[in-house]
Amino acid sequence: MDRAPARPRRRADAERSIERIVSAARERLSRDPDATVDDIAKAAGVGRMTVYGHFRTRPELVEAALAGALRAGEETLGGVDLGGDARDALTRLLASSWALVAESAALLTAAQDVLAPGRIRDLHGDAADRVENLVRRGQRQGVFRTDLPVAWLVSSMQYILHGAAEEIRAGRLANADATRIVTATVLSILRR
Amino acid sequence: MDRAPARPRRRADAERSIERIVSAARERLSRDPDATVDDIAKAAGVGRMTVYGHFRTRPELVEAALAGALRAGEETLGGVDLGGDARDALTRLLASSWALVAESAALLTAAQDVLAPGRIRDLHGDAADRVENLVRRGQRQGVFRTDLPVAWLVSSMQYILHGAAEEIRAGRLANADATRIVTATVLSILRR
DNA sequence: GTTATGTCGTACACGGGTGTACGAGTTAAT
DNA sequence: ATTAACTCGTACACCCGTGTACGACATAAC
Repeated sequence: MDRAPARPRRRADAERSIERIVSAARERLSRDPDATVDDIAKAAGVGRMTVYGHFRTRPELVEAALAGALRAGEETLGGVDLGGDARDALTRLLASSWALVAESAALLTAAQDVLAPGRIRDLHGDAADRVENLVRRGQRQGVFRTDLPVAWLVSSMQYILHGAAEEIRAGRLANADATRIVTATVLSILRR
Repeated sequence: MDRAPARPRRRADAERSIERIVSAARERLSRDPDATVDDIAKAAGVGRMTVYGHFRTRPELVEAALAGALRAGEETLGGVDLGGDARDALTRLLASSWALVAESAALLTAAQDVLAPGRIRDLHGDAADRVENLVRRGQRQGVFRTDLPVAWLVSSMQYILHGAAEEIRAGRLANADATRIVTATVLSILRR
């Protein structure tokens, strides 16, 4: 966030390092929320001191990783057509992005340990809003249930996604089946 | 496990201490998987050294807490009538035990950090089997879906329960509504 | 080619949790 | 009432991750 326009002066190799570090942080923190700064540095093929050269503290690094994942998510979500039948829209949304959302969710729990609650809402807010709006539209169309709180419906989707990612990680679910299974499960929850 | 018949000799106050410690461990670890031995000791109204007097290491304490929770779970689950229509049976099962299962799930993730995988399966195995059998019976009765793997159906139930507990903890879900919401959600997932 | 910037190893101070050692005081068992 | 079991504070050694300091070397920028 402040890394783009903060100091206009930055060398090309520094740019490259930062990108590799943030990318490694996303990858590692998604698998282990307690991943060490040293772990991340190693995964990025970089010395620990280099990391501290760009991120003063570990929380700052975690925040950058979360921001990066959310920005990537925004791009993907932005390209999905959310019009038409809400069920179809949701199916399209899940097909193109469920894995990414699930990964971000894991990273998000990692962030919850070290970042202030308000900070997270700021970064994550509108991503969640988008889904919530889609659910509401489905309700207005009469295809989604209205007997449960919207907040719960959205949350339960999150938990299903998170769970599916976990099952894959543990080898109990094949990656090929995942999209179909996740979609079917989520639609079942929302169905009127 | 080895605490009952290990040394037949144990004083009444020691018995009391152990019970309070295990109980406190269940309570605290369900809220924070990284709870300190000292945290647990304080919650039990006992000195840290007393804890180490009964449990040599922290993992050993975690295991005792998990075992205690599962034993309590077995008692509750054992008292539920699982006959008749599988949907009704599942509703009864959830009504009487969802909170407990959800709590144990949180404790279970705490245990996953410190215990060997095999150790957990040993303790948790038949509790999961019971639910799985109920799901299979529902499929045979034609009231539960068969287009998704049974293992996934059971897992997704777990994740929903876990999520509901989380929502309550965060204050986003009222305890009074929880049973109804959880039941409705789970039945929606299983419905044919 | 000079200079500022970035890389990164070693070393260290610090904090926090774990597990051990000692020992004095307390309480149940008989 | 004597004994063995239990409680529990203080103190300490240990490990591990964080963040800082110093400094040598490499490399991009001009």
